[in-house]
Amino acid sequence: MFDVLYRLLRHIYGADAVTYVRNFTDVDDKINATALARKEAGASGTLEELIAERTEETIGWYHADMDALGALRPNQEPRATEWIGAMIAMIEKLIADGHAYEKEGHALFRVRSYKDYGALSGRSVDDMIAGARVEIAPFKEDPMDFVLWKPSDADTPGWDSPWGRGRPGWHIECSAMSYELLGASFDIHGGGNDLQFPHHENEIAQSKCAHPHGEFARFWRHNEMLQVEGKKMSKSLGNFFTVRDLLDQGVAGEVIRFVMLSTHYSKPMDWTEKKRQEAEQTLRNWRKLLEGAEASGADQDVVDAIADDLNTAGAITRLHAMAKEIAANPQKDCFFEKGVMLASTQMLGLLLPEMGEWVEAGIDLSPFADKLATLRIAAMETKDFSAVDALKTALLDAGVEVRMSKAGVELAPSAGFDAAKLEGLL
RNA sequence: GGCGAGUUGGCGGAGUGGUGACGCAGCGGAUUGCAAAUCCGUGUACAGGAGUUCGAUUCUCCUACUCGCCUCCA
Repeated sequence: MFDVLYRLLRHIYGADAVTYVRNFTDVDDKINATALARKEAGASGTLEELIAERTEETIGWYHADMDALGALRPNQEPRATEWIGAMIAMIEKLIADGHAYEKEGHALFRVRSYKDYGALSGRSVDDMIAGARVEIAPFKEDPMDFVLWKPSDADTPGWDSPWGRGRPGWHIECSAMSYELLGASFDIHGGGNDLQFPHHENEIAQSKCAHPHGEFARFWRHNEMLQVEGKKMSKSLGNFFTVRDLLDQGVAGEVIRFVMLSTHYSKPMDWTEKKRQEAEQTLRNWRKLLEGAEASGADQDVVDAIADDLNTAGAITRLHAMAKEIAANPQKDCFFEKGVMLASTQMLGLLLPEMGEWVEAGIDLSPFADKLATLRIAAMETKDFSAVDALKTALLDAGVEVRMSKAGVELAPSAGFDAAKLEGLL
């Protein structure tokens, strides 16, 4: 979703006019735990080095997945550990201005000092306290106050600060890094709706209090969560999987992207096998239809749909209509129309040349087509079609689309194509 | 318990205060050796209730259900 937004903004304002920043949180308990486990297992290097190593690995995986999905890289990808100084400076300013306080080695944000706290997520501090079910840390002045800085023990990475050796709380990194890289005001902040509260709420409070004249993020977009076959993804249900798992199963990144874009980002997206198949078939059809086309200018209706709060499903509808128009004129080459459609799909990050290998069968089907044609010609004479039908059935079973007409035999891989099943058919 | 989001035809999924999107599947027909693909035709869905309105799927309120967040961590 955010990749489509990025592509849209680049399309409208020009590639140079858009700055896209996405941070990596490498002050992270899971990374720390892995690094610590490796150290205890005898890995060489300091804990800090092992953490950096683990971070590198994680980022590498992440990049590989995002690349496979056809997502453009952001202009900058700052890491929390590289901006600790900026975070400390911001916390100091917050304390100096009375928006935060130190207590028992922690620095805490004073939520009551920011009057609009809760505005983004539509909550009020009083309501939240009223409904709270959880124990409150004793050193908090107010139950909703959150940690800016917390102490580290010997097994946890830490940095020296005015409040002792410790590490930043989760929220401060985004405020500090966005200020350093984008300034006190920037246009759009995105994220999953699971982050809206408390993370984004806290970011706003910190940033607005530290930089009262800035606007922080002018617009917020939150995307809904993913589901699987109608259920939420969870390890206990056994339906937890990652983009990497899908890719490893042979689901193309382009197919994953299509499924994601077929639902509006603000609604829960349900990943199902059926959607995967439909997406695969649609993309195959489009790729075939636009074979040899050269991308020109994107269709205005498609751009308008995307610009209308990223109505990607609406854009896809328009693409279906374009495909239909082109297909309805088989006698024309529709060079112009194909170019427009191709450019339009590419606005969505689909049908990019580098994402198309998956539609290739990986095997030359023409020997099968020849054999089927030969059998068929013979069968036309004898009126005994059993051999033809047997081969046809086997091909269909292997996921090959079989088209026989007066003009000849045509084979094409379709959804569920399985080259292994073709063995022994010749 | 608090807060938020969602509920559209068989399935998926847009959208709109008033002429039944779109995709897939289905059904009928053309075509085909049979199919497939293609083409033509075909479907009165907007969770329930109340209200506002000349008119609501679209606005308001209530109810039900689903999901998320509300502790650590990110």
